[in-house]
Amino acid sequence: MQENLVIVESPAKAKTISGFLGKDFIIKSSFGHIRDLSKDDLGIDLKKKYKPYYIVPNDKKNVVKDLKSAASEAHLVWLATDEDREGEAIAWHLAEVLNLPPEKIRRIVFHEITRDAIKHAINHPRGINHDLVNAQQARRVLDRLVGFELSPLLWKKVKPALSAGRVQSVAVRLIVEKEREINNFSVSSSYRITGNFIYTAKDNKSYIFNAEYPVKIPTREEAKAILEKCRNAQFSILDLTRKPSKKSPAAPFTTSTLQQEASRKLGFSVSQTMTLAQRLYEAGRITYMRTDSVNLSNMALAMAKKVIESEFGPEYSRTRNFKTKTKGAQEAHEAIRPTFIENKTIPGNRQEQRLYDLIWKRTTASQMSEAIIEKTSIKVGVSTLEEPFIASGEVIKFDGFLKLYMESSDEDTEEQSKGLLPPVNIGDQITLQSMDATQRYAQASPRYTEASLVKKLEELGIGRPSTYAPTISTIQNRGYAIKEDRPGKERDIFIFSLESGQIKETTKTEIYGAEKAKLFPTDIGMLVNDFLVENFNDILDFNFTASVEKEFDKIAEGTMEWTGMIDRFYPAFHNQVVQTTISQPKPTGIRNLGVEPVTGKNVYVKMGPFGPMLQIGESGDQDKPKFASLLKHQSMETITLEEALNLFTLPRSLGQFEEQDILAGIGKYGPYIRHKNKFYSLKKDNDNPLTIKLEDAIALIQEKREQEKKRIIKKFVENPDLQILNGRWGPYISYHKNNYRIPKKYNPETLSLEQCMEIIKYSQEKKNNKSS
DNA sequence: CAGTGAGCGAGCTTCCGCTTGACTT
Repeated sequence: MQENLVIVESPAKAKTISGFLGKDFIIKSSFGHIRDLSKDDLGIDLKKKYKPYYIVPNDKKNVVKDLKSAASEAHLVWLATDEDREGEAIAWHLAEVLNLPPEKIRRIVFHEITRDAIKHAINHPRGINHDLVNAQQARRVLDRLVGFELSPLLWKKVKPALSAGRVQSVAVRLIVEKEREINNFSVSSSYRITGNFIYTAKDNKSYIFNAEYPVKIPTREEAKAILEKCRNAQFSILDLTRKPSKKSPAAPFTTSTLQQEASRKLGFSVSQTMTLAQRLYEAGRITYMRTDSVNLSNMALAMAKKVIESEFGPEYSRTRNFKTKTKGAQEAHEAIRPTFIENKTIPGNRQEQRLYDLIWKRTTASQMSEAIIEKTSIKVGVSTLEEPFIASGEVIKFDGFLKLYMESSDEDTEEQSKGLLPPVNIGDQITLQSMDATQRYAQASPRYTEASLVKKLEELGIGRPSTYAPTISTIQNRGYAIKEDRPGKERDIFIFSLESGQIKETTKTEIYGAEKAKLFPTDIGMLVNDFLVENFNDILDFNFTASVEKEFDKIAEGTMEWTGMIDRFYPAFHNQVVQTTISQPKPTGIRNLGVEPVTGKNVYVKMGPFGPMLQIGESGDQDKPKFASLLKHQSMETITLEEALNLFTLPRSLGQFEEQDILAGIGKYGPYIRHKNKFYSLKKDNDNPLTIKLEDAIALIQEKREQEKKRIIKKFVENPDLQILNGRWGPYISYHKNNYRIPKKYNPETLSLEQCMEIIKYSQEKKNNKSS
């Protein structure tokens, strides 16, 4: 009989711990939660004080079976799940499902996977904290009630398979409101004036430095006037200040900050980062990657100190303990750090190595001394102006952690590298080399990237480390938001330059508003958001989660009863769902764009049954209204009357090719061109049926014909149903409308009919084995 | 495959948080 069974949540953790405990302990993993509310119905009995109905999901049946048999053979079962709400609930579910009597249970917790922490935990067992379990049940039941009542309402009012929830709906709201903020941003411009000055020192060495006029000049005329005034002015050093300053390293990574930095520095998507981190974790390279804690174990601190001292010298080491500032953090784990900080690099693929390097640098830098910086500022007086120009310089006196790592920022500020300023003295005369007044446009706030949205959600206390990546995927899968690049637009900027006493005016074009991998709301996303905000303002409120979290805390402390908390929320919420179902019409987002000049009829944009659409004329009228679809990048919110009327010119003829018309239009499957009754999809971003030229359309047709030729690799006279074709993912066999992949060992050009049949037979057998 | 622009209608969709693989497309 095995003396002790220890159950943890993660198999990788189980593996590590088994090295720390003796032969008397067998370690197993629960793979997270083992039970959940039934999926086929609400899973909550509303008549019995919200009694949850839990079931073991199919993919957990084997885990439970295995744990059951291990538990029955053990003398004691140590429930070592995480020390947070969810972990406590998993421990309780385990006790219930495994049918463990209280005297057979030991509940233990540890925040770090070190020998000492685990030994200490074993020596300090406790019982299951039922208050904490109840807080989790309240959280689970509330989320189920909200999600399973709001989603069906959307199926009824908007379209099937949509969803809503406490977390995802707020995430969508953030994206929608950001988009509107940008759309409503009024572009203003001003002039920034900078001068290059020449200072000649006593030894005749001369230096050039740049200084900026501290006032933004609103108009061209005023900007030019200032340059005029500087044309014959005298320049001198009015003031010189040196200020010491310090920079401190950022805290070690949490899930959220890792996702942000990997996005900014390495260009990884949130899910890509998590997949790579998972692999590093399973390989024992890093600590657990789903954490909200910035804490490092004492062992890690000691390791870091040793590495820093030998690598950079003792003056670079400074041991630090970081405190989390995150709302609702549960800190069941350590920060994300290398398991062994002495491993500066690890084996693995390029991506894994890059992520590891980032984690290694961030962790190590967090334990290094601060950088000491001297900031210098020079005021350049102008005899004809009241305000002096200002030059600022920065000199690093001691680099400290900057030797290794600097956190990047979301704003694309064009911080020019500030260097050393010349050794000037107050009163020195200097001369002007050149001066520019450059037009600058105010920037709208940047759209969210996946990672900056995670950051915002974390600030609001919404979502957990384990759900950031899935939430980001969900809102995209539901079609509420789309991640994409958008090309920028050009605009002119005016520049006045003063050089050798002459003022010249030039115009430059700059690109603005280009977006890369940013989140844009879709029309459906905006429509659903407005509908939810209007009817369920309390749940869509950015503080909803924070306020229910306060109540969960009270439940966890034992000062509030969980079903009572739910009962103060649910009846009113349910009533609101019922009222909305009855009294609210289907939202269409309809907007009148103006009138069609010819007929005088109204032009509308609205959400139709098959997506956003345009309509000329009224729905009830005798002569039916005309309809048209929107193009991919047009949105209901920003489309203009002119753009709308343009779309009614489709389908249009581009001209003739091989004595037949080529038509361009928008169909059920998006924009297309049509020739001799064959359709060719317009897939590229810059393909537009309104603007495409005849020669581009012909090129497209010929390209497609070329592809068609290459499509068929081989046909068999004996069996015309079977073909070897070239597809998007390489060669495959097509047979009776089914496709079969060709194993790599075969050459598709020389396959015989018999071999094809073998491949088909083999792959069908494989499929059958799997489904049984 | 490339109309459509509702309201007879089968049956389905959905939440958030814990965890890993098994999966094509």
